[in-house]
Amino acid sequence: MGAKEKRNRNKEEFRREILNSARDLFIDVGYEKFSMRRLAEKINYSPTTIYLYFKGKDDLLLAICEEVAEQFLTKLSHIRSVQSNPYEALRHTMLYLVEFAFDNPNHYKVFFLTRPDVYGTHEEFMNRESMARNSYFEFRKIVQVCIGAGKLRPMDIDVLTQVLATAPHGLITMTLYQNSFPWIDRKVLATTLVDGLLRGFQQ
Amino acid sequence: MGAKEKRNRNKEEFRREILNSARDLFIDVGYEKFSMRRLAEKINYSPTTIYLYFKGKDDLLLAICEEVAEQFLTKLSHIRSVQSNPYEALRHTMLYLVEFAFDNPNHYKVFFLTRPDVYGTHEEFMNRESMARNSYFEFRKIVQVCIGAGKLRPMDIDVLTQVLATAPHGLITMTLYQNSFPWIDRKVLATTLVDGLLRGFQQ
DNA sequence: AGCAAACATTAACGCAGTTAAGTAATAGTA
DNA sequence: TACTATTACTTAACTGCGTTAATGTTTGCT
Repeated sequence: MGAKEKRNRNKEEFRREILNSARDLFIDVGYEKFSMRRLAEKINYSPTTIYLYFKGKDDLLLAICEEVAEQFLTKLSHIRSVQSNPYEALRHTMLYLVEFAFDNPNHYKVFFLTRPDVYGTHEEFMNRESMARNSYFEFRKIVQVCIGAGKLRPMDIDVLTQVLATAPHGLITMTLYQNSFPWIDRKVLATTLVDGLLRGFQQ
Repeated sequence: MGAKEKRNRNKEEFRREILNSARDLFIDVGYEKFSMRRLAEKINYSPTTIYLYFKGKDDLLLAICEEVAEQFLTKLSHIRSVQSNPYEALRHTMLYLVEFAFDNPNHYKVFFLTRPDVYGTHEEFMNRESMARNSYFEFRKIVQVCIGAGKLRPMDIDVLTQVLATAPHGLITMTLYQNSFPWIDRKVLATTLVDGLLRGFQQ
């Protein structure tokens, strides 16, 4: 066994290698079929080795998700900085949310539909740094500006933010999971939803 | 073993008994912890016995879900028959969708978020009788009436139906799965969403 | 040379869904 | 009544999972 060069590699580096392979496998075989044992086989190590670098499966998946969540968050700020019209910024943000989910269905499933308690209690979630939390704040900021600019009705900022942020998820989860159903083109549904919803909250 | 009276029971009857126990266990321990082995223990039979009455776990869970889906569908027709105002009927239908999910979170998870292909292809879904399909038709009918009565904008009926039907699911899945997040009261979010959304499609 | 830390492995536990083979009791028939 | 086929159910086992404990092996340090 050529186990010599395996040693010449520091911890952080190897952790990243595992993470990369995990991401590939995850995207390749999907969330349902991803397993520690498969990953171990792919990287030619025993399953237990992974546990020297990650606390467990949840920890590993969360790491994968934080990766793409960072992408997501970056894009959100980008949209806000590019669009001078706050209403258009919000609209594009919502549309991007849907597009992002369609482009990363497996990440989406892990991120939103598994392990409900990885972020701890409400307080811990709000206080501890995380991509999920920061994304919410970013989204909220855009909504705030829209209300401030008189584009949307003045109302409780968190109620409106949560309504606008969650509604697209319905479209996503349904079209993602209900494959038997003859959905209309997802892009059409997305724009119809977003435009209709925002129209409903204009003043 | 008092295995005598076990014989004096016809097949259909026993199937129902298993189904009842399964439903209880399912509601009791939740989707994640439900297992064939646990169910077998609960009904004092070996796990393999269940396979004489159900094809497998999926089949069993689907049977449980069709049960409550029937409840759901009954309520939908009821709402439509009680409400003379079509707009109010639609509004109540959407609100009931959310309420139903909150009342039956485990059923909801199985029904909407697992096994995407139990209903086969698009064509099979549309042609074969199922509670899921019938519920969609029922929902669609209400939307149709609203458009016909001039309460909602005239537009593609399926696009509008799918948008109105899926949006609430976002609220549901998020509040159901993201327990770490400090959500506003779900009822408030639901009414805000439904009213805002419908307002956006009024003419 | 001896030792401790680092790295990786094998073996195993407990759980899951499911299948194959076997057993005991009943019903039907000659 | 004796033989047979069917029914109802069980035991044992297979594959796969996440994870832990114990063990071995290599490396660098003193």
